[in-house]
Amino acid sequence: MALDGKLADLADPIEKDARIEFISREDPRALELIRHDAAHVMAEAVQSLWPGTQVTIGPVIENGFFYDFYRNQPFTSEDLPVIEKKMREIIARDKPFTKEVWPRDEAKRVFKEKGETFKVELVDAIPPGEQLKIYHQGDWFDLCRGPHMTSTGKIGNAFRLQKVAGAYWRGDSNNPMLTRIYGTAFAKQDELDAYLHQLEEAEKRDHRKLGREMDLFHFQEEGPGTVFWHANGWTIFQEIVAYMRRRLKGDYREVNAPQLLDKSLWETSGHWGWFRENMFMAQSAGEETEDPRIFAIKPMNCPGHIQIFKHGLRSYRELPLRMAEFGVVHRYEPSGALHGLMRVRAFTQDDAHVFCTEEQMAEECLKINDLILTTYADFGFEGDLTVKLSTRPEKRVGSDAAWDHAEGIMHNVLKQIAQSNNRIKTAINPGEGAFYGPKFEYVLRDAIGRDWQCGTTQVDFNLPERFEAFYIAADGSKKPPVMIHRAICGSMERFLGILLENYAGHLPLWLAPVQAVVTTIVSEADDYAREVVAQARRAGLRVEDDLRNEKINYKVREHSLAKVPVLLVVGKKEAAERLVSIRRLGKEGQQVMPLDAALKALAEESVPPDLRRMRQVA
RNA sequence: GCUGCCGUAGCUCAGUGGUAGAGCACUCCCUUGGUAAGGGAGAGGUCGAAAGUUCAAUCCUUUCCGGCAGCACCA
Repeated sequence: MALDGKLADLADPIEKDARIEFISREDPRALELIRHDAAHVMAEAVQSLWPGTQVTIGPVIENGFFYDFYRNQPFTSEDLPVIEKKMREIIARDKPFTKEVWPRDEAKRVFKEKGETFKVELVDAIPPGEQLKIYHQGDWFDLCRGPHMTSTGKIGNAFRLQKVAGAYWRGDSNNPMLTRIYGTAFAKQDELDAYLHQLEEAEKRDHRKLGREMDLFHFQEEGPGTVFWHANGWTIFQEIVAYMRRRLKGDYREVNAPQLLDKSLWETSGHWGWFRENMFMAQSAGEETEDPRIFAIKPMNCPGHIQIFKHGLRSYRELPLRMAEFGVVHRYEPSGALHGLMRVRAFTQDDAHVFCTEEQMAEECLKINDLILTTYADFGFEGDLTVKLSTRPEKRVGSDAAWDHAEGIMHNVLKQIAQSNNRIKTAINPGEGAFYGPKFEYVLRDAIGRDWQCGTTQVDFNLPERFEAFYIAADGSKKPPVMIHRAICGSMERFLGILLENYAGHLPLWLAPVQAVVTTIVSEADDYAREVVAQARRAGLRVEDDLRNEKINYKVREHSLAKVPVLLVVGKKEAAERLVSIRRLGKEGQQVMPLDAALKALAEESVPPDLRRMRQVA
């Protein structure tokens, strides 16, 4: 049941006036209970199968539940069916869930006797004054804040254990590793089936799989976390960069700073102190050179940009000075963090640093905000967007006063951003800022509801001072500029991966590496097909031919699997009348059109959204 | 980095303590076929690396490298 909208046990006493609702299994709110109950039953199953296993915590999560166990020998996926079978037995017994409130000492004593040391720790962690609730299901019991349904039988059979994985006790890598078992449960079997089906669909759009199928990129052992871009993938990459360059035109000046810089420069910036663990360094490899200098491979572009800013005297008249670079940075990411294009050790940032005065700062942040929003829309992200303000972390440089000031301005800007557009949600991330300043993080939502952090705007009062960068103010004094670090896509590699998954490989024409393939039904049409290719290229389209001696079915299948958006099929008829048969990816059937008209339409369709917009204005 | 699992042909995967197999892809031949796999032949692997156990290791053990899932991390 629910009291004043809050879930409670059916057996709970009602101590004051409250709005009472009885929640059936079918109620969406019951899902949480079903999953939580299932977690408890799983814990009982595990302990009855392997006595001596300690239970720790087992919460409900977004799509299911997990329970963390401590056992000398971790579980394997082969144990899952065994546990599931036991769970079905426990559910069939249909024992009631009953609650008791225990005194703290009693609880500690019982758990200590059972050898449940983790539970003892949990008891200690419960704030004094809060009740210690113990839930029983038959002979088995567990410390739990509840609530639960009335009996184990209510869980039903629509559940599935999914995977086992390691997880640290209390999420701290210094603590012992536990074994976590993930599962999910639903009220009805068809809901479970639908969820499992959705997981399969998500797997199909995994960018690593699409990268192979579309011949975009690969990885190999010698370069862990670094991308080999194939021609197709690099075409998309360059198309995205070209888009960003067009968007920067006028406002920004693009630069390029060195890949290797002396270690001393990174000591000045603070990177060598804080983030050396994540940096690569380089030295002359020749044994004869006797050059001992140590260089760091840049993990960020900002120190380089500051050097460019510092080169020569800057006037307040030059501000805001917006310096952009599509810089390649290297970061030594932990091996377990690497994941396709999403987390790599070398990547390209669409980076920029805005050097400005304090007064200009808020306006610059809003201007960047605008650039980010329009860019995401152009790349087809039309769902919700969250802007998070991350505040001072523990590892940081600069005075508290400077942080107070910067965070104050950022809070204000955040308010304005929230009011500017109703698609935007805002949030605060305490302690998540960069070591040199607070930041905004832009989180976009893709076509299947996953969130990705891409863009970021970071205000920095510290680095310019560390490097003694200044400008001459109107009154003739030297002043350090405020520096705003910003990226729109963030990592281009990652952004491309997100795009691929968002579109499930079905890229819009302007981004597709091969926009069309011209293919023949009979070899008599080869000459005409070659002419179609030549004309299409003249119209600015990325087109390939496929004159292989294969059946049209075979060729259609192959190019469809490679996600080519448009197939231009020509046979005897088309060759005779200067026509093309157009087949679109993912659609059945085709449209026969005169060649000229078809190319004109495709050329029009392949215009990038920003250029299209400009044309409409003109 | 941690825990678990995995590493066999370009891809997907089978298999064995006595030195390897399938499908697709590739090459050649036949086929000219109207919108998601036409037929045949051929070529292709020091079974991730090193050490150990053994008469014998792709298979068992150890270490290392890489991948996958989760955790931790993500300036």
